[in-house]
Amino acid sequence: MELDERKMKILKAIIKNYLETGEPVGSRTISKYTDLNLSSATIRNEMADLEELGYILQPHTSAGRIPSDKGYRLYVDDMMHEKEKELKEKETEVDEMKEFLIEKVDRVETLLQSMAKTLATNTNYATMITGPQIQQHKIKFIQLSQVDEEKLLCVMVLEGNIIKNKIIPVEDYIDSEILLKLNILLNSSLNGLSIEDINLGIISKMTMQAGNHSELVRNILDAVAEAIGNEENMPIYTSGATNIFKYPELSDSENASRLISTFEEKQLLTSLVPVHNEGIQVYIGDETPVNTMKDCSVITATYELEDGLKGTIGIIGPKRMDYEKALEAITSVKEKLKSVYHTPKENHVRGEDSGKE
Amino acid sequence: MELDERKMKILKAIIKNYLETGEPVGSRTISKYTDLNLSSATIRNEMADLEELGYILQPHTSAGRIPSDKGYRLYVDDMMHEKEKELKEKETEVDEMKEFLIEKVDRVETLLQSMAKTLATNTNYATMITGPQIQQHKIKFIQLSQVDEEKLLCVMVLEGNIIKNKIIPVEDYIDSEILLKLNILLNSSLNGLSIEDINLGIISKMTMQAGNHSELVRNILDAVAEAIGNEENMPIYTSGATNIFKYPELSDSENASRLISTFEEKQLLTSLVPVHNEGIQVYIGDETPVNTMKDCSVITATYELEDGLKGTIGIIGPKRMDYEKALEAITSVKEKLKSVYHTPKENHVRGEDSGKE
DNA sequence: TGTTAGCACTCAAATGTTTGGAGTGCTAAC
DNA sequence: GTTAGCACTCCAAACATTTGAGTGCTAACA
Repeated sequence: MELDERKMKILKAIIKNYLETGEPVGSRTISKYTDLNLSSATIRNEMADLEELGYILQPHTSAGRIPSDKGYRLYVDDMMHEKEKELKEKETEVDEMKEFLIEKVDRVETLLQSMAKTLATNTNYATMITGPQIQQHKIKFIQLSQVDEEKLLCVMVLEGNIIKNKIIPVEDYIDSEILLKLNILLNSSLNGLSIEDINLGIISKMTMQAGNHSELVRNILDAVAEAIGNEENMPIYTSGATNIFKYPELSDSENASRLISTFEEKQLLTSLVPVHNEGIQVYIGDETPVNTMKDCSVITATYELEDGLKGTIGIIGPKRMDYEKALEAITSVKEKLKSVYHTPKENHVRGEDSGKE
Repeated sequence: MELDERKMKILKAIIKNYLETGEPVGSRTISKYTDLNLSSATIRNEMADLEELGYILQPHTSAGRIPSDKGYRLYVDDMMHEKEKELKEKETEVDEMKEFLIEKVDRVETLLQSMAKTLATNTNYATMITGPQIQQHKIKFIQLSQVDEEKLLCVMVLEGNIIKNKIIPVEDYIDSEILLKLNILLNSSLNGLSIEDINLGIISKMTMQAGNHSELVRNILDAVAEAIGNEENMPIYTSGATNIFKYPELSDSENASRLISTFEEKQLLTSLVPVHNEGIQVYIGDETPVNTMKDCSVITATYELEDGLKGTIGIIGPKRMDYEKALEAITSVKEKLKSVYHTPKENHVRGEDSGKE
């Protein structure tokens, strides 16, 4: 059954009011709050219908109504439609978030961490941002060097200037000439490739060219794979976990403890990364992919950096979160990441010159 | 005024009992609990004295007594003495903590993080461990390489295999021969030095030798200094922040929020790092160096790795924490770190060989 | 037929009242 | 110096009472 326009208006009014106050809302409130000019009695009748349809519920007899998950869902879907329309009308939307501080950023990590923090501060919800997913990363540069008798250091620079390093144990010094050759071999074979591109053909070709160092090359490749291919190592930056204390329905010690633990063990948040990497998702209550967040709503968005790397932004708040504001905020971060990343400021060295004259 | 033996016994009994129950303890309890064979009335008299002396206090008239900070202090000091004696008697103390999992450790960071976690799990308090303080670190190896037209990558390996890297912007490709020379210059000049060792003499000598790349060398040195000398970058690993919910006196949302925020903003914990780097410290209530922990007790210990690098371990719990167990646990971690670090397992490459035949 | 006024009813939350018991301090006797 | 005994305090839990926001239903109205 479809909701007629009046029911829809009343439902929206109930939800809006509840979002603001956090208190169950009664018929009299709605009767004044809307411009429908209906008496509370009429509203009551409509509310009874809405309840029967499952959009709202009563915490107990003689209390007002609060939205059910189904109600929220309708509201959010509706809002998303509106947003889309708006977006098509306006060229771009105004960004009202206060400017990000992009000082002192010399690594993607730092940027993302500070983004998470700003987002949390602006929205008053908990936030998380994953690092860009490096499965998709291409190797830009590999450098092998001997640290001491027993250790090789393998440094990998990936697209997006993400730097990974691994120590590889060896049994003895390796002739520097050989090291040079290995470096050339590695770079000529692997540069520009992502983890999926490194197939068996390439591997066997490399081990062949390595001659009697084939075993070492194999070890290096293992190290490369582990360093860049390990999904579990996906860095996750979180912030504002303690914002949940601002919402009484989440801040009893049972809930708070569970939620904050989830943020402490960041890996538990990986399931928020959407499988089909696109768009903005709103999970309400039971819908959320993380068990510990059954009483929350979660908004996730996939961001895409200038060079195509993708990651996930998440906002976690109470079910009665200000969806509109949250969506705006997350969109804004998405936008920022799209452009900002292109020229990360390497401001740790001030000099104008750079070793060329 | 010194406490006579009987008062001492009673005080200890009060504290012990309070640690166990968390409830104010009354005279009758003590009268039975101890082997003093005194009536509750006598205990009451003594308790009145102890209260006047400031060792215990009443939450309200007609409640039992709880230890004051001063009382805890006496108790802890006393216990520490005992411990010392014990330690001198026994050769080494038995380590009853369940074995640490030192699998999958290929970096100090991972080890410390997992240590913090184990410590938290074992004690049921919040924990933190700082990374070794790298001011003291010596440079083991420096590698400069050109990533693309605009960027040099400078990788520094410090003692303890801590790896730091910095990107240095340049304006053009640098001749690979020059790069090699620079690498040799950097390594021959800086290897084995810590940040304090790099004085003006060395710097000017280096810039001289660099000839017309002196400006680049200066930039590199700046980068080195920032990478290894920046105290604010000291990594801090925390765990078990949510354990505070196990103690009602800390888990009201006011307190919990404040405490957990402190753990989220790890940098706020730096003040727990003792100035005079030695021994085990117990801070009770107001004594703690971190404002947000006024209602907690904090135990810190300085650990020292095989090669002399130092860092800090911290346990944060309620004032009525089990000091004895906590001290044992922290000592145990300290011991583990003393020896374990020496041979960090580089288990990410299984092969027996390593490029030498 | 949809809307509304009116009324009886419900129930959570706030407030007030009672009671029990753990604990104290003091005093007098041992 | 120690103890038994007693009057006193005061929190906490249990219970009772009040209040008011909100409901559902019915009957009357346009």
